[in-house]
Amino acid sequence: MSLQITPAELEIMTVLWKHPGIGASEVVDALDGEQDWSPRTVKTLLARLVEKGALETAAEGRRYLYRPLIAKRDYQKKEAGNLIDKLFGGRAAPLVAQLADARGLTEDDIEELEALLGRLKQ
Amino acid sequence: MSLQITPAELEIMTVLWKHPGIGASEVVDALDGEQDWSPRTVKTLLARLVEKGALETAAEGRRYLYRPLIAKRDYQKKEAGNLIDKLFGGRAAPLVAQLADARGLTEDDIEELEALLGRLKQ
DNA sequence: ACCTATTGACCACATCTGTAGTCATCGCCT
DNA sequence: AGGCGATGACTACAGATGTGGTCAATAGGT
Repeated sequence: MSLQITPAELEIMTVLWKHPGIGASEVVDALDGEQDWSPRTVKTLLARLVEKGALETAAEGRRYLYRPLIAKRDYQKKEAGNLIDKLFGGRAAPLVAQLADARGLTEDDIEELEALLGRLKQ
Repeated sequence: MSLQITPAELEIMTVLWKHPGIGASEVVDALDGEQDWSPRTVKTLLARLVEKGALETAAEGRRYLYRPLIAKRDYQKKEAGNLIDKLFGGRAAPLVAQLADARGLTEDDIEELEALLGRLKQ
């Protein structure tokens, strides 16, 4: 079950992960400023996501409310794993090193990571 | 300059990052076992990468030698940044947390990361 | 009760991707 | 010297993707 979500579709998913159970026009509104898509385009993407099983619909009167069927967490996990396998030889450390280099981790990031590593060590 | 590299093309780039300056048939050989592509397919992907400016060619007698024009490191950086921006709200720490959860960091990973964090702290 | 705006269903279409075939050429082996 | 096999140029084509249009039903305001 590959559940291939394209970049454009991911925008939609992101909105729905944040506000599950909204209708098409609210998605359009939430996207305003982010993406400049016609409502038609958003509708098509929603339909494709439903077709792919990434969203479910619940009829509410004359319209549908959309809700994600895949957890953001699971998708993040999958994508992070993909990236590591494809580009970093399956090792996590080089990725983090790249990140540090690319965008500079903040103090908070570093602290958070240290705490995380501390927990992992047990 | 987005330089969009598709998954199939990335396989080719990976080979050429490892062995820069080889010809098409060596790429085919290197891919053997990894991907089961006809030599035609590999040739097409090489041509597309040249067209995109991701590879350069140097004539060697009757054939071309291919060499990456974009550094693996730069590409890794870009992709890692993309992933973080698209899925992790621009923060690196949650990504690492995901990774730990998804595939379990090894002892070595953890040590490597700690060392990395140590260096970053100065 | 009617008109208008919203909504969903269906359709369109150019481009990108994955996968590969044909053809002409050129250099090497016999 | 001639044929063969490797190589590059060009072509093909189905499915995915981004982007959006048409049309009919319908619900809500006046």
